[in-house]
Amino acid sequence: MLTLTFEDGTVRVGGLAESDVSAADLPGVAWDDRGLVARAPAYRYADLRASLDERGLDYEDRIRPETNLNLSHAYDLRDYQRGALDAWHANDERGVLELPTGAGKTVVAVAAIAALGGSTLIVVPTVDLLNQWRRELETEFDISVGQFGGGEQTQEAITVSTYDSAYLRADDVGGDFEFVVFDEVHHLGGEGYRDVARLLTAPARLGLTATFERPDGAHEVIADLVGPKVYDLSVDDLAGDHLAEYEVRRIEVDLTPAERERYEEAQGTFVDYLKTSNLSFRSGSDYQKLVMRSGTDPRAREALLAKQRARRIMMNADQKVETLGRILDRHCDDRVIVFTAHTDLVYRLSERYLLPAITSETAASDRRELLERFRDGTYSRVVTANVLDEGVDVPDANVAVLLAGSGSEREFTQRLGRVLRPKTDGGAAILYELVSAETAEERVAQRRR
DNA sequence: TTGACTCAACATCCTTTGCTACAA
DNA sequence: TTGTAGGTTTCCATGTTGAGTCA
Repeated sequence: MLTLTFEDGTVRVGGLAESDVSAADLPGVAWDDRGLVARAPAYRYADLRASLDERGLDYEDRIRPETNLNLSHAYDLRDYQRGALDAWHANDERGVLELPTGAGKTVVAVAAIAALGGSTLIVVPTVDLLNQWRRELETEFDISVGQFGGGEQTQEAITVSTYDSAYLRADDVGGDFEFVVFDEVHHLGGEGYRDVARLLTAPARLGLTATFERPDGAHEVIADLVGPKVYDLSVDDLAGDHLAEYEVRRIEVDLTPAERERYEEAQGTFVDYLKTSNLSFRSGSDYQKLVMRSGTDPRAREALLAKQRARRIMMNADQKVETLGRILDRHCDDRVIVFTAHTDLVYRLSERYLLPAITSETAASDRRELLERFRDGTYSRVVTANVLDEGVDVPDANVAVLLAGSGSEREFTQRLGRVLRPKTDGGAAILYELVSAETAEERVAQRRR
């Protein structure tokens, strides 16, 4: 009789001889020469069981954690949340839900956890989210919730973990959970993080994100490890109903003559190099190629540095700073979040307009205090680079100003999401997008939309 | 317990021209 | 004939995070 045991992030298949492995043709199972035993990657556990059941083979499963937590929750699911949950159930409790920020992804996950009632691991990208999830689950289920990360290592039937800690602990505890929820599941596409999903046996898997597709195509890896996208709604599907109506106002600003001269010089250096270097240039991977070349070719390095100078000039243009002043005057009674791409501009704006600033350099305690004051209304404005894009509980605002950003659709969606919570007065949110005219930034802005 | 530090990991970084191999 | 996808194997800079270490 075969036995299935969890061992160091794999399923050990006892009772299968080396000579039988290829004939058996079991999902993911291969012979391990070092351990002299047949093994499958942990994430193939569900397939393996299904295959054994299908063939009527007798086996002893020593992995499956038997828990019946008998959980209930007080949420009344909205129609689309119910639809998302049903779609996930219909796909054998595997798959990704793509819902905009503020649509209540956590609510769906809590309902899924209650429905399955088994041991569950929730994986999140930041300690901030870890704390939020833990509070939410303890309140909703009235049980003690375990935590991996943020200086604590406690395991319970329901445990919340950071991606980093999950990676560090998965070898030990990867066989202990029936269900795993990946919050902000797009992170799972990262080379290191995807191992978290590989090292867990959990048959039931749920991914949550506002933007599933990745520019590097790694969402296909996620679909393999967690399941395909089974339900999606865009911001526009919910705007006016469950999210605020919104308007995007694009403002073009001109570079000053001095900025224009410096920009053209730097951009010219970059484009000239491309023309003479025989490099094709169509995608991000072509850019990678240039980066690699810059390690050995001084001209490539100079071209790359020139491109960065050009970016800095167009993203931090003087006219953007002036325009921001007029926007702040116009919205003196509103709650405004200002986003930039570089921290030095954050501090420049902070000094110029007396705006509270948050960057990665801001100490955690200062950040908490600042956001608390933004929440209680002491502050009505805040300026930041990328810190508040994701993984932080940011108080609601109704005006966002994008002074600069990358071409990432994800970044744009996350920043827009910061102003989309329904307003008490029913008013619309406004997102200002400042773009330097006749620069590469026009393309960047196009790409993120 | 806290704060300062280091380290590793992740994400973005993007132009308009040609070439080759291969599938429909 | 036409349309489209393709290979590299390490890493210029900046911003951000979590974990670990040490005082």
